[in-house]
Amino acid sequence: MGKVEINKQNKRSSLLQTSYDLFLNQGFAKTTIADIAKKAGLAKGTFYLYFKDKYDLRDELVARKSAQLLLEAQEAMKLRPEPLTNFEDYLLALTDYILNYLQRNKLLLKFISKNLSWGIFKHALEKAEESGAPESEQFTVFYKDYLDALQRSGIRCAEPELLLFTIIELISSTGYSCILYESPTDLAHYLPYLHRSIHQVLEGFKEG
Amino acid sequence: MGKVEINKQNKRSSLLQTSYDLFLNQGFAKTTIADIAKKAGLAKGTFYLYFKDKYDLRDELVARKSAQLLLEAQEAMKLRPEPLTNFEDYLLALTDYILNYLQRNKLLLKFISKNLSWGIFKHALEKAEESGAPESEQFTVFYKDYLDALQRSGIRCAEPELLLFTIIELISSTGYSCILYESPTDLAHYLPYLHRSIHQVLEGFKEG
Amino acid sequence: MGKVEINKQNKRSSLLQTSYDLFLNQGFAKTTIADIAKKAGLAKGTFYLYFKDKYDLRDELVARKSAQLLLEAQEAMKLRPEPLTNFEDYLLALTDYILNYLQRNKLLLKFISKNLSWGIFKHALEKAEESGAPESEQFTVFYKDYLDALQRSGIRCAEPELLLFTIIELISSTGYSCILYESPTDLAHYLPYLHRSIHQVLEGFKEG
Amino acid sequence: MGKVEINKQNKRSSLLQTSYDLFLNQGFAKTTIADIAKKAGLAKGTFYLYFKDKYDLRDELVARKSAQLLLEAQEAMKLRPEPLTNFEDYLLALTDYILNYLQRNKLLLKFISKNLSWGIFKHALEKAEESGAPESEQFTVFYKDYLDALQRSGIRCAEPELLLFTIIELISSTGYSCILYESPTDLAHYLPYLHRSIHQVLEGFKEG
DNA sequence: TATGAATGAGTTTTCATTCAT
DNA sequence: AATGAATGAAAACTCATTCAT
Repeated sequence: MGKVEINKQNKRSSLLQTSYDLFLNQGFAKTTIADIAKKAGLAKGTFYLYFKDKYDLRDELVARKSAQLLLEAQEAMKLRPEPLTNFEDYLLALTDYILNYLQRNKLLLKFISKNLSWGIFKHALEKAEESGAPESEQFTVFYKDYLDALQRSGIRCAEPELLLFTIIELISSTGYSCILYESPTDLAHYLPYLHRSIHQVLEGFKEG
Repeated sequence: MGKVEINKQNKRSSLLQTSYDLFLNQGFAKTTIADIAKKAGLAKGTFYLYFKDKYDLRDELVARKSAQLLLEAQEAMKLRPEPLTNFEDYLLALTDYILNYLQRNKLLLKFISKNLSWGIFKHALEKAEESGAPESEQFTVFYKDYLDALQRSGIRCAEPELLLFTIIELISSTGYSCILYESPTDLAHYLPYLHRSIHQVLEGFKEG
Repeated sequence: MGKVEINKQNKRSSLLQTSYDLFLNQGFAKTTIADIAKKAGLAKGTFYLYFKDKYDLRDELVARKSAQLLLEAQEAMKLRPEPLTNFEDYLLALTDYILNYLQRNKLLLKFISKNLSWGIFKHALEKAEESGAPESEQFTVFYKDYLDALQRSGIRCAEPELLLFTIIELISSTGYSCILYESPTDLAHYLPYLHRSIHQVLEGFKEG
Repeated sequence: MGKVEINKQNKRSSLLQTSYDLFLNQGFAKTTIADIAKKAGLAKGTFYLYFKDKYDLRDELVARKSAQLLLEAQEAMKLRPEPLTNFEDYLLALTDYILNYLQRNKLLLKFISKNLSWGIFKHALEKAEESGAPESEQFTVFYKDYLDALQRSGIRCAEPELLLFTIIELISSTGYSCILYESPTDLAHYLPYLHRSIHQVLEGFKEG
């Protein structure tokens, strides 16, 4: 990769990082391309060499940050002193990590809002694989680890993808309400019920 | 209610209906107040006599349409030839009705998208109660009927609101993905797993 | 016509007059809408209440000024001490008036350039008739007078419109070259040949 | 001419051909230098090694294509089975060839539109002669042949250039209106009158 | 109450041209 | 000679909101 190519990657990263900060702090709608370019130290026109428009940038960012969060949660599981051999424990710990993170990063939660969903991933995966972007790999790694954990636990489950899908949707949509609106209750009060629901959903997906 | 008052209500309704059509068909961002006023046959300035701004209008619409859908689903349950005495059957039939409706009204699904959530309701309820708007009542009626059905079934459940919350979030967020993105799979394939998950969640909320 | 309506007409006129000045003096391409609005003492957005864009404005202007010139030339014929009873004399005097005018207003010549043509008129006529704009009337008046002059002269001509078309095209396109480029020669040198050509064309259109 | 020199000529030709296609198909204003360079398979910066700017390129193109058309028309005359000894027949056949060509190539007509005029030729001739470009020669050949035809016919005419000028302006400006706008009538209807007018103009230029 | 003309800041987007490689 | 990333001025156009009528 030549000097020029490295330079381009740097600028692209710079635009992503900069816009992420701005989107979180002043909102997507209120952030202009001029803002982004200026803060990234680039000319306005340069923006358009890297992204089609603001929406293009946002979509990539949402997918990136979501995948990052999932992977980070999983890495945290691996670093625990006592490894989680029980699959349910693994799922619940993952849940707690994610919700805890979002509780501390409400702006992120608001930004990726309910976009932490399957459709976005699939779409982002396809796009990212073409351009060799890292978020593709991040999600792939996460998913592989998830399957590994499932297998190690000895649980038989015909549809592991649908299980994961169900749980992630459950976590993100209830988390959104409880954390940002404290409605119908706050996260602390809801968490036991969420744990129980995840447990039950898992049971429902088990076979044999 | 005098003639003048009726006239005002008509204009308000006209703005709501008109903007709903426009939001669905050309998207919220691409709909201008000029568009709405023009289509409603009113002057631009008149808009501001009824709503603070576009966002104000949108929030009311999302709450209205969501409450309407829930109530409509419930009314449909009542009109069934054989009444649903079993609470789980009631929940699943409600689910099917809602998803079926959203499947046929993808634009509505996209619009209320993931806004069919508790926080919005709570907020809208408070606002609507002040002004005596009907969507408040609609949701209240729905919720009362839901509690009735629960009680009639003899199920003991300490947190019926959290149960409803969990199930509605589950339905709407997975429905969104499956219907609009057919990801991770289409609704027809996912539905058995959703039914089973709802069954399990209900079990998890039962007491005693 | 109410106060408001008069006000609107004034603003429209102001934009037309202002833009005409700017187009002539700094060229069409170099004139921005901001320039026009500013000079007309209006806000930029106001421009768009009156014209679709710069091109819309230009087309109206070209048709207007062309029709004006033709009509003015004809009025000048009427004001002559000795009226032109001979049709050929009338045509040649008209020609001289127009070319003389364009010679003194090279910027106008450049602006309406070779647009002093039939297609533009027809199109402008249709548009103007709809909106009741004056340039429609101007050309109609001119054409009626032209037919009158032809009739009075006793000349029989089956296709007076094609005759006029041929002559106007001849005048405007050769005038353009001779006046602006002095190529193949200047207007003074070319004029006798133009006169003779018009004479000949007229002869060619005569019948019987 | 060395390999390098040939290579340069190829690139120049490529830019000319490419931009010609683009100007015709998407219009001059909507064609960017980036478009041209990309389609020619060259880098944007390379464009500037061959042309000053877009206008420079256009002017050369207009002169080239116009000269080409005239010469091609004349060559067609020469290839006829029975040669045109009568000068008027020659002129009318030339006219028909040109108009027929333009009728089938409306985009070309629109592009060179009313630029098929003397001023442009003169200017292009001077410029082309300096750089030894071929369009200079093309027009010179055409003009020489025109004079030959005139002489062979035995017609005495003091101003053959003004005659040619008058006829070409007449053809191109009326052709423009009739072909592109069908106004005041279509070409088929106008052609007899144009023929007659050319005949008359020729008569007017004859001497003695 | 209702109107709709006017505003003008704000935003996106384009593109000719430069220049380091 | 050739490249193409970067520039940033320039322009078009939008639209929520106001306010005189």
